[in-house]
Amino acid sequence: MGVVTIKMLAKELNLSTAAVSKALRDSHEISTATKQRVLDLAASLHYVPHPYAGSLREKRSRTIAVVIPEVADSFFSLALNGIEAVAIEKGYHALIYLTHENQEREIEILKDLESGRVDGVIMSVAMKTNTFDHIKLLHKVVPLVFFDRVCEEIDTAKITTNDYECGYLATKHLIEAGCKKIVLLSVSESLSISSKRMQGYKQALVDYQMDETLCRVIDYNEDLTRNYDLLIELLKSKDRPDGIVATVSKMTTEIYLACMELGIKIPNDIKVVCFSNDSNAPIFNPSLTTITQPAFEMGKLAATILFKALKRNTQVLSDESAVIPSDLLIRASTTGSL
Amino acid sequence: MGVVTIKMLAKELNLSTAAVSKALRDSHEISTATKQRVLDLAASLHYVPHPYAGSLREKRSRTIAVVIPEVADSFFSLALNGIEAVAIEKGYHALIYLTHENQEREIEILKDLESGRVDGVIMSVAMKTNTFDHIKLLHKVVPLVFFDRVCEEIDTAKITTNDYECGYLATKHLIEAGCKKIVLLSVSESLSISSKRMQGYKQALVDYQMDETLCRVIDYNEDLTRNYDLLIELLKSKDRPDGIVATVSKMTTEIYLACMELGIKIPNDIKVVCFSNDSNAPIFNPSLTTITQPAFEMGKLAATILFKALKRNTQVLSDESAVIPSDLLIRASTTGSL
DNA sequence: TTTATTTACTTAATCGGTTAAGTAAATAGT
DNA sequence: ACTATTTACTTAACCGATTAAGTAAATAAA
Repeated sequence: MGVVTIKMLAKELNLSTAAVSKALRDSHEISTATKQRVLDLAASLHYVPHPYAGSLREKRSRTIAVVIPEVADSFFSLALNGIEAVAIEKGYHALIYLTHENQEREIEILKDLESGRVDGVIMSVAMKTNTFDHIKLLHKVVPLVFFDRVCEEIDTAKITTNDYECGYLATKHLIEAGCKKIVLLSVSESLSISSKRMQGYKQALVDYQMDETLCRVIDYNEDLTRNYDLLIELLKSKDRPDGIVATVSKMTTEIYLACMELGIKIPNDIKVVCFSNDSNAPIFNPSLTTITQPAFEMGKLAATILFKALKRNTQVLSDESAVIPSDLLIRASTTGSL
Repeated sequence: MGVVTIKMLAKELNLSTAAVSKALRDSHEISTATKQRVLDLAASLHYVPHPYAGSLREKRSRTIAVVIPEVADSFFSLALNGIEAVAIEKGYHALIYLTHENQEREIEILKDLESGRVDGVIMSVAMKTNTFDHIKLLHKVVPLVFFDRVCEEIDTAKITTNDYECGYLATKHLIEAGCKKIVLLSVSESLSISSKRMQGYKQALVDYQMDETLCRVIDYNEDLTRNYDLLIELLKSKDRPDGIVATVSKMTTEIYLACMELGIKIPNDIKVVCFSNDSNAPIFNPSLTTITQPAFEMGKLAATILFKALKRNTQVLSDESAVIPSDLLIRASTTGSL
């Protein structure tokens, strides 16, 4: 144990630390012979400059923070890959923070990030977050880019997908497949993507003159077993829905399992479309129709915009926001007539 | 933009930085009145101590690195959750590094980690890694714990699962289900888990007196389309296997899709068992029999052992290694007789 | 030869925090 | 009343690296 420092190199070579530092950075102030001696020793002792020393002096850490609800979720893990790909290319490091959809945790994390630990932050807001002071405070101090789950009130770049259209499209797709009683499974009203998807859903119901007394929105929450019970109850009720739009992919397993348990056939008895990035959707029983978000691209773009601002040493501009459309991938869970 | 420093607080309050620092740490050398003034100002300016300043002086960063092949993989994302849960509890931060199964990338990452950036490293070796000098060099400088994909040659704690037994068990399960021609889809011979799983497979073939000319090991690689072609070829061949043991979960989709394409029925024509942590295995078509690893627990234990060593300020000891068994979860993809 | 410039370094300050050591003033002890 | 101790600070060194400013010696120019 024990890391090699510039001081050790200097001592070993009878030089000042300044000379060693300059030699390593190939300064013209150092003779070729000395440079070689320094380089040789640095290589043989496997010297790596201490990043925090440099960060302190240069007032930048070459590190960004990625604050996301969860990694065990295809959307976020793909987005993370996109972010990471750009970070690597720019020589940056990525600190990952998981909020687990919890506001208190998110507050703690963002408070910590006010310290100067990172040069910039890319985040996707937790489902349970309904106040935004902690984000505003961070935004005063560090460049910030939102992706997917944004905070509308904060003036910065936001990378989103066309949530309203997708809510509309998913619903329209079910209507065209013959569904009359369409339920939207939603989460957190405070979340912008949730409300946009819901607005799209509602507009589709209106545009296609659906009987809205038969359609409703059901709020999903964090308690998984309660959600399952909720689903079972929903599927047992006499005006059982014949179509489900699930706004988060996490719900998929439970919907399928609940239907299996009750002997309800997808797509014959009920049709299901989920917002999901699960690459296994094609091999589900039945294969699942999804609204699939451009996760990797969204992460990549969010990171690109952040790094552009870091390079210019400016604020992240809200007019750099972008909307990358999602795809409706039609599979067996919504095909065949009812 | 601009972070609040202790110097600003000191200036504002007409105190030395030392006094402010001590007040913030509730030192007895500072009067109650002064402490209150400092605390009030710190709160109102939202002061957060700069972590790198402290790290430099205390020679510890309260940060660990997690080096894994991929996040978009249930096993690793769950393990990461386990690691993160412990890190949070201990007040540590986690830097995530993705090797993307690439040795060069892994070498670069580990070299960087020799800098003192982190206090400890938890890693799972990349598939393509076949030399270990870079890991040995890191291990000289920083406490290291392996999980799942370990490097046998390095004397440190290793958290694994019972790979040999699982390879054996999966194969035995197929044999008992009536399979005669069992193929093992494997990756990277240099990886310890791979070879252990394969050894278990081979031993099961011997113990149950299978005709080994009908069974074989096929090497999967990084090129996904080539793998798909390989599978199609395998499934079209005249002595087509009637059982597949897939040692990595990534293969699942392709196996299912290839079978669909060729009209081969699982489990009637071929039975499939995969090493997988995908929570959607129960809703696959057909539901997938899996060997499921205790991912979260493995991550949690790896982190616990690392933090124990950090606390004691000692080496991580290899006798703290542990093996947490996986489960065979039997589902439809291996049931029914052939 | 004398001065100017270049070469090849060293010294010292800095980043933001912590802490050992120093100090003046107030309080306590005898 | 006089020393001893406590209180409540300040000064200065340090962590590891970078860099502006300083410096001695060698070389070039006048």
